[in-house]
Amino acid sequence: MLKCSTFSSNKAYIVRYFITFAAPATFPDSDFSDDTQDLVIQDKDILRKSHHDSGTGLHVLDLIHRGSLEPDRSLYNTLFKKCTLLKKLDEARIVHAHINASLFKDDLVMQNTILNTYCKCGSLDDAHKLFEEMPVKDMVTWTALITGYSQNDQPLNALVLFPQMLRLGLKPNQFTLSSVLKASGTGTSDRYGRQVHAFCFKYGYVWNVYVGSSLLDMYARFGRMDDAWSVFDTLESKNEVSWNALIAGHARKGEGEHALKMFSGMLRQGFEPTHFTYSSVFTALASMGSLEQGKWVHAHVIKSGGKLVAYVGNTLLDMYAKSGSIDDARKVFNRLERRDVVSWNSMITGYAQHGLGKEAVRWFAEMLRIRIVPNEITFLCVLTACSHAGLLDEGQKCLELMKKYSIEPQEAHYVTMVDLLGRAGRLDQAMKFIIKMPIEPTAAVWGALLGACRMHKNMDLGTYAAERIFEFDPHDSGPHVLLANMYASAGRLSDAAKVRKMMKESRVKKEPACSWVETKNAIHMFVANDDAHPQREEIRKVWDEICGKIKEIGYIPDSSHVLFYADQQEREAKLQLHSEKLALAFALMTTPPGFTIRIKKNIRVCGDCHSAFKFASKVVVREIIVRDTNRYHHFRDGFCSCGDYW
DNA sequence: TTAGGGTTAG
Repeated sequence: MLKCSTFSSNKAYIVRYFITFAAPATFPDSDFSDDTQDLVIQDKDILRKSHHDSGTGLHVLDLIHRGSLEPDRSLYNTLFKKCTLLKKLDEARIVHAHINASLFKDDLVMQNTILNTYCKCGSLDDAHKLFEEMPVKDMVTWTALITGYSQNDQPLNALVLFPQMLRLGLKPNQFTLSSVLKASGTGTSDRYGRQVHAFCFKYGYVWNVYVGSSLLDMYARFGRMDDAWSVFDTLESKNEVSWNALIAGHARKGEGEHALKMFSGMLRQGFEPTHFTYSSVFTALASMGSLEQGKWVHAHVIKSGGKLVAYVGNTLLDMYAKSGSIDDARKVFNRLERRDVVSWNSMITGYAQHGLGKEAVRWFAEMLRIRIVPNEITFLCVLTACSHAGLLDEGQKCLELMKKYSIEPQEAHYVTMVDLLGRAGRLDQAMKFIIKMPIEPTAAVWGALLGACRMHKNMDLGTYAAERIFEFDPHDSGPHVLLANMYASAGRLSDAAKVRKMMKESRVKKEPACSWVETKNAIHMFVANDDAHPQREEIRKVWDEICGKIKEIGYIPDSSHVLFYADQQEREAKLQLHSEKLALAFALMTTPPGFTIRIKKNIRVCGDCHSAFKFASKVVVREIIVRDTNRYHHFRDGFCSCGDYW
């Protein structure tokens, strides 16, 4: 009873050749005894039982060819499942060749399965070739290919196929729409996605949890959290994915508190957080720099028995590093199940941001020693570390090393290199570097030079750099403030006034400075000259006391950091009301002695505050950690971890 | 037979 597929002799040869090549363990002829029926059943069982084995079980094709096994749909499906699971493209091709020589050659469902397998194995070329060859295609065929493109970083191809499918009169289902929405979440505009949203309405899928989650994720990726929320609220039922998409959206936007609130809401409603949830929540916490809340969520992971797998572990260590605890970050690193390039980059960045440049370079060397291949981000992290620590030689070597790894330096690498040279006082060298570099200098490159000129009080080059920046964007407040500061700190107050006038005339708005401080489980925000805080009198009194004490040990207020008041006395008074000083005073009032104070600022920490905090850390005998947009400052016993190099 | 969510820098 041989129910073997019909082969043409030529095709049989090809298939056998492939099988032998890929799966040499063929069965001897003597295995085909009289009790063939028993063998058939037995081998099918072996195939099914071995579903999770490392092999794909291709030897059964040999059995089919020899006639001892009857090919059926479920057998081929099992083989394709294994190919998908193990990402075995070559073996999927062999099974495909075998099917082409069988009765299933023109079977639409089988062809859809093959197409899907090619997509899952990452070969969109094979999938597209089969798609073109298929005489009949149904909605599943189109959906499988659209999904393939969407899942394999080719969203445009997916978006081109969708209208073609519609033009043929095929109606999309929830699978199609979810994939199209995923593809629509890329690019610069949500226009396509909004049109797909209309289709979801038309076909009645907006309430479907799969389509709805993709839809809200699409909006969240474009930062349209209100629209994302509207979709979330209208979902008939929610699941972990819907929650995760919304949490990730808030995390991406840097809206840490929203993300954390969502996480609490998810727990309250009885949903189990997944790896995706924790990754997003730690990303959110990292942006908040909130150590206490970070520890709370970490405890959740431990309690749920979650292992520190790639994404979760990396985001967790990044959270600790960004929240000011590099020691905890290192502990997490040591406990990671697998350390990849992101784990190493995060640690290097952590050390760089904490002013431990030499340590960052040491970790980079160790990473190379154990043959972890660095990527462009690694080099940027190392260059930043060198820049923050004044490690000029190491930085130059790092840039050279990029060639060895065939990584072309990008704008960010050049900016950091200019920053490194400039901070080290090599302003001429930095200028020569800009002229020689293979890309056109951008506003960011000139910005780095301007920052260095301000630091080293080089008015002429600084003015030149500022003029170049204004050519790119005359309304950018950053360079205006830097330029005015540069003039003010050199005593050229009339020039500083000219810049202020220019800003006013061009309607350049300076971003208001804000500081946040975390006390136990609450976060308090302060703005400069804060008059609205209910404890403003007490806060000012505390700062006045500290100010008096630090003046006794050498603090000299530097009012060049106050631009908008002409009168010297008024400038000095405003200087003492900077948001970070108010935040520090408040933290001292509300936290127990010895408690580390953690302050976050939305712009670069002011030079006078930096000086005041160094003295204050000695007077109040506290560790003060300030995280600004550039880096961390650990103030302890009169010194800052940045070594005044920031 | 076809579906959705997560990391490092600047």
